[in-house]
Amino acid sequence: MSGAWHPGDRVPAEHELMVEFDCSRMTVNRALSALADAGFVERRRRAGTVVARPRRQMAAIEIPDIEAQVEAAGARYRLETLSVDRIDGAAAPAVARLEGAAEVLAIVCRHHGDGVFALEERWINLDAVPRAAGVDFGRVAPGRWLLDYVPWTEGDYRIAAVAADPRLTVPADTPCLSFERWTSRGGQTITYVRQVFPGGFALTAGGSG
Amino acid sequence: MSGAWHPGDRVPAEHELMVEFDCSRMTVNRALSALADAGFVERRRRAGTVVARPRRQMAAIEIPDIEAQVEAAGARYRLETLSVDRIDGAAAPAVARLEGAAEVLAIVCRHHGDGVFALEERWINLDAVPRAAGVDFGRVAPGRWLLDYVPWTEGDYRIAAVAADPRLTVPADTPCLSFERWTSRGGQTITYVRQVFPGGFALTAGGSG
DNA sequence: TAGTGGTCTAGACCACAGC
DNA sequence: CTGTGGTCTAGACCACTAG
Repeated sequence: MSGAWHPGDRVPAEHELMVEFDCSRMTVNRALSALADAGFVERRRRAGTVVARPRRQMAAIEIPDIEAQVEAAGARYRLETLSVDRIDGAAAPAVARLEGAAEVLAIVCRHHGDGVFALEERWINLDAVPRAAGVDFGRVAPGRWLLDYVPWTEGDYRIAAVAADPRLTVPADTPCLSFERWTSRGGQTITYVRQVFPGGFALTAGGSG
Repeated sequence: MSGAWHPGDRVPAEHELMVEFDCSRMTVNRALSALADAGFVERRRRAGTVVARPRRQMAAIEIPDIEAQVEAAGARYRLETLSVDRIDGAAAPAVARLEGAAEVLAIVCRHHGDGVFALEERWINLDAVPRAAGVDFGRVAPGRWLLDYVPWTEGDYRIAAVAADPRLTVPADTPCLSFERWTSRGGQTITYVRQVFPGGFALTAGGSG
């Protein structure tokens, strides 16, 4: 972190650090493995450990659900559900990647804080989450419900700037942030959501390189 | 990952798993610690290990530099540097958080791929990176140079949608993605950058919850 | 083929926090 | 007080790969 070691520099071998720090090889290995996981060094058998050449920037972002975002901004949250429909999987838009699903729940809602905070269009795979059919999404936001009740293992995200959607009731020339997310578990898509935020929001993140 | 264990469920203690899987406690501990680091379980002394209640969505995003993005899209990259100025730290915009710096390098450039890809405004703290004063930023993009030569330990990011900047030479009503980044090491701000992309770009990410 | 990291073991002592 | 996880040790065998 001080920058004293430069990318490509050789890090002493485990047995040398073991002597230098008077500890066992297991302890050295755990430390170096942690550095390797964090991307600070690269390790290869026989070749040894070298300071990593940062090739890309990595960051861990934390995505609070919308209700938490609104409340963090000091406003009171209100959900307005525009429609909830049970449709055939083939009727879902292709972008949702839900072609294989027999039944899909299609939800459109608005999140309000101090004004309209976000528009959300969501498709839930009822084959993967049958319980969702019995939930009153007029009262609980789909994102919150899924977060609480449906574990997931893979997520894909896409962030882009788009023009305002008329359903946001903001001036048509307001630049908006589009946040898309595909959530799946074991290769099966659980839900696809597209959220549109007027103006944007902050993603706090950390990282190193 | 199968969802068979629900949030709050108790995970067997290390000595039980040791018997079940016929391995040493160290091995069990490493597995459970990895699961805890990944956020799948929570561990507390005496209380034991339980399946975590996902409270928020976390994702690790990978941010390639612009040159790599352009080339990944199949276009040829070209850098156009509009201005490079050595200024007083006090003259940098407050948002750059560079008030303490004696000297700052202010750079404005355009990244071209198939058309204008991005506009970049960057401020580099010359107190922290004196070598930057000798670099020809008309030939090498500041982001690429910094990535190669300046290690960093903390990064903050902000993503928002904004109107088009005239310097992007795209229609004024084109929604654009603004990507801001503060990079620091040991509490000292190294660089602040604001990049504006017409339309947006994809951030591929992974995560679990 | 020898040097390096990857991983496991059996045992130990300790810190912490429910009971 | 006691059950739990946190961490360390000394030693071992193995996998990979650069020279």
